[in-house]
Amino acid sequence: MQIARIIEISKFKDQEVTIQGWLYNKRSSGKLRFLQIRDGSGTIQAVVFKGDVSDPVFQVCDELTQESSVVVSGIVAADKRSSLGFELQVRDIQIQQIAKEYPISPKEHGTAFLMDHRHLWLRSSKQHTILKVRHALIRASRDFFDGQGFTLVDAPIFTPAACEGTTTLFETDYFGEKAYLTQSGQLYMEAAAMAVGKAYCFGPTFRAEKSKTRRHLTEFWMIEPEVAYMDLDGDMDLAENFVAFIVQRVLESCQEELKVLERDITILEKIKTPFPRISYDEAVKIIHDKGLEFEYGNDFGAPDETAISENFDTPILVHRYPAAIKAFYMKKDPADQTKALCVDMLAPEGVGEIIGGGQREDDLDVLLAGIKKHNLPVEAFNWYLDLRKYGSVPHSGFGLGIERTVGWITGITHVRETIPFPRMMQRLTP
RNA sequence: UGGGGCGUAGCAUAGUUGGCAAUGCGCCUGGCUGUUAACCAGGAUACCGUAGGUUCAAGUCCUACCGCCCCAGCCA
Repeated sequence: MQIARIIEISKFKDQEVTIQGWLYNKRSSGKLRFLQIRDGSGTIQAVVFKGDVSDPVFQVCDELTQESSVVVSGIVAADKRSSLGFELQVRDIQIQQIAKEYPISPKEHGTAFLMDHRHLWLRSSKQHTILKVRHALIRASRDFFDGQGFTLVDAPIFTPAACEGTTTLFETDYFGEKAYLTQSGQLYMEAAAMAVGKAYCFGPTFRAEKSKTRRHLTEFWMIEPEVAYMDLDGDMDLAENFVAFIVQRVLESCQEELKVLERDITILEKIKTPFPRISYDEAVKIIHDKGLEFEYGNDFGAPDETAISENFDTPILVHRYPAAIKAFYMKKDPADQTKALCVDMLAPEGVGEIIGGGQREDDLDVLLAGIKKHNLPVEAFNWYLDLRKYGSVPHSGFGLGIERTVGWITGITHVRETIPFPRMMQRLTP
């Protein structure tokens, strides 16, 4: 007997197959039993007619509880009444395990309850669909960089000091010394770029900020490319090509998923390069023209980002922020020393920042002065300064937050649903 | 860390001027040969977030505490 996955059930029309899965829901009608079986690839209705199976097999249907694991064999039959187009005419059922009373019923629940049962909630169609899109997006990201000659270089998780010094870090005891969980792989990618030319990393990053918004996690995943001999313009080219590529790939490979998530894909279909590029000064003008209160020189808040991005229906690149509000490693604009050669990508629909990056300071003395100005411990950055002693070159890169990007593409407004097991200020379990 | 909101059965909620704690889902029992979050009949299930207080009487009023949600700051 062939074992079939539901996603490719059409290949087995009129054949007898076995489905290995779980009971999602069931209904009954006299001598008929309707079992909704899911196997992780899809859901199919298995129809059990009393005349087609032995009495014990028919009785088993009434013992099955929600999420019981079952192996069901039957004939794959085309049926117009099925949303899948096919249903299974059951011949045999084997119980793997009868589930205890399942906490998540197919009705409404609150987010807190569902998050407490995140390990089970992942089985529900919407959540498992989001995971599929996340996977597609990660695979597209790797394909993009791999296809352009980048080398994947893994960055460490334990780090001796802050990368940026501005944000709060998680501190750990490292054999009697202090170590911190990384907040970015960037500094290590700069070293990697000097070794391989084009490097990227993909891994978890940690921020101990006490943020409780729908855009924040304490543990999130970033993909961070870094390229030697690339300036800010090249960085913006790379960023927009990358984002356009992954959106296109998700549109192609996740049509069903986006339908389940009820995502309006016409918005995503409009995404084409080049993206609008506006300077910080121009962005401030947009905010002021809309009558919002904003002090020139500050960083943008969430409402400011929304105001800027709602003028456009694709992501936009905002460049050259005031150097004073940016990290020490940002190179200053030769045309205006008060500005940094940095760029943020703001996604439309009020999603906000999904990319932050820019051109790095490549001059040893300027960088050293920056470290001191930010009151960072110079010793911890000696290895990083070496990169400016031994064949320093202009170089640029950026970091893209996976969860925010998945949220934007799927239309899920809270990042806690775009990562399998979110870590937030108020949540460490499951 | 500020501003706002919410804690009642396994889940989602209602609960009026303080007076026997209710409804839907899920669960259990039974019925139906085409159900689509099926339907019909019956049944079980509550330390009303915690601790005090006011009162003849508190889910309801008062005080403190705990937990959660939303928004903001910080950021990807």
